[in-house]
Amino acid sequence: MSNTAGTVAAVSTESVSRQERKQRTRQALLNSALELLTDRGFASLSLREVTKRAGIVPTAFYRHFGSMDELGVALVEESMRTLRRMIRAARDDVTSYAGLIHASVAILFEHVRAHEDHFRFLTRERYGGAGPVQQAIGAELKLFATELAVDLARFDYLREWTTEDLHMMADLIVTAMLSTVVELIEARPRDAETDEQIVRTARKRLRLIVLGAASWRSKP
Amino acid sequence: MSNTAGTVAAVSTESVSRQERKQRTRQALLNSALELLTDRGFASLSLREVTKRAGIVPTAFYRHFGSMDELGVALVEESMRTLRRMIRAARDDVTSYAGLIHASVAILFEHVRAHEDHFRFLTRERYGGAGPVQQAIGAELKLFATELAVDLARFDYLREWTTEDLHMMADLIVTAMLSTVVELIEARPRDAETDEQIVRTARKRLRLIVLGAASWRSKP
DNA sequence: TGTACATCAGTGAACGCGCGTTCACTGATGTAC
DNA sequence: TGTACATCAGTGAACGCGCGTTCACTGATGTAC
Repeated sequence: MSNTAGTVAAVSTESVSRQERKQRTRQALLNSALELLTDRGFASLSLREVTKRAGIVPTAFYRHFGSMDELGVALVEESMRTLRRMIRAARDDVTSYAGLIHASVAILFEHVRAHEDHFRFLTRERYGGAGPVQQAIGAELKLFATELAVDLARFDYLREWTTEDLHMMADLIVTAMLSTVVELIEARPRDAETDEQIVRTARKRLRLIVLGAASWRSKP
Repeated sequence: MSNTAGTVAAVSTESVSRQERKQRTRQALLNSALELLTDRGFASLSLREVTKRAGIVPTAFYRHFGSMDELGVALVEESMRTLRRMIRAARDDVTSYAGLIHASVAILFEHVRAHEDHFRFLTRERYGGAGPVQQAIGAELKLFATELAVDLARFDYLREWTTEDLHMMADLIVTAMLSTVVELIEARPRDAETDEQIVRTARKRLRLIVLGAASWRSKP
């Protein structure tokens, strides 16, 4: 088991400011927590475990966070930054109808594989209870679905949809995408073939939704 | 806070067999765990908490389960029995195309409201990590999606779909339904209006999927 | 540039607590005769 | 039906352990003059 990635870098010859050192320790705490979260849920992490892995003494934890819940919320923020970077990439890349689904799924795939820890954290903790972490994830994802609804409204054939219907479609897309994320993360065995299968299913799901939208007529 | 529902019934005049008494204590343990799970995740429950609430001493726990994980798997089985009862009700009730979506969503709504604890447990723990509980839920839900795919194959216009595409559609339906379950359970405020809104969205989601399926042509 | 003092991230001892698990036990229920 | 013994769900004391949190501290970094 690797135990080094999360620890504070060994003292090198370079001299850094106190502020910079503090920032590094904080990041080491976040990374240590993410590493421990590979096999377990956030609620089962202990403050002592996390500090041990980060290479500091338990009491020093309080120089960075008031509680484990506060660290959890910081993890949500960090993970959502990754997710937003993905959305931005998708928005910049996708300009026309044609290939929209292929491109979106490809970008999802790349970003999930590049930041599995963040996506694992978000999808695992999303429904895990009623704590501050779940609240934070729920609030961010809701915001995110709303943004997607606004994006959808720009498409010609969705122009006359009601806000409610746009939200409904956006939620369905977010839900479908998140279940693809879960499949990618839990994929067993992890080979190109399995990946291809998951990606193909993801595209099909989106195609089914888009086809449904094309023949949609809102009921009064 | 109610603390009685999970406890073993006070000794009444009726005389019951040793076997029957044991069964009741076992059920009290399961009920106590479900009650504690209202606000928290399974991983955060302790054996001592559960036995305390059930009205027995911690060591007596081992007369019923080898570990908390074993109790968790028993909870999955109990909850899946509830879910299967719902599916059976839906199958018996729905015989034709017309009103299929309305009827299905109505049955979902009734069953979720009647057994919130079981549905809360399943949806919350589903993605909670890699423990025996998640394994058990994952396996059961996969089985369930496969059954639904078989059901779908009976519909005329889906007759010529590939197995892969039927599975894709079944997964999408299960995912959409489970996210409706989460919405019903987390609904705030809990009034008729909110319920109606959730149910209406659930129907729309299904309608979108069914419309998509109607214009689906599998790519080679 | 040199000195005196302030700041503060990280240390280490100590605390009381709830945890899972062991063990020998009790006493009501069940069974054999 | 009555007696002697077996079964076993539940008890209660005890254990060692990791937990979150407190506190006074150290010593390197930063700042004022």
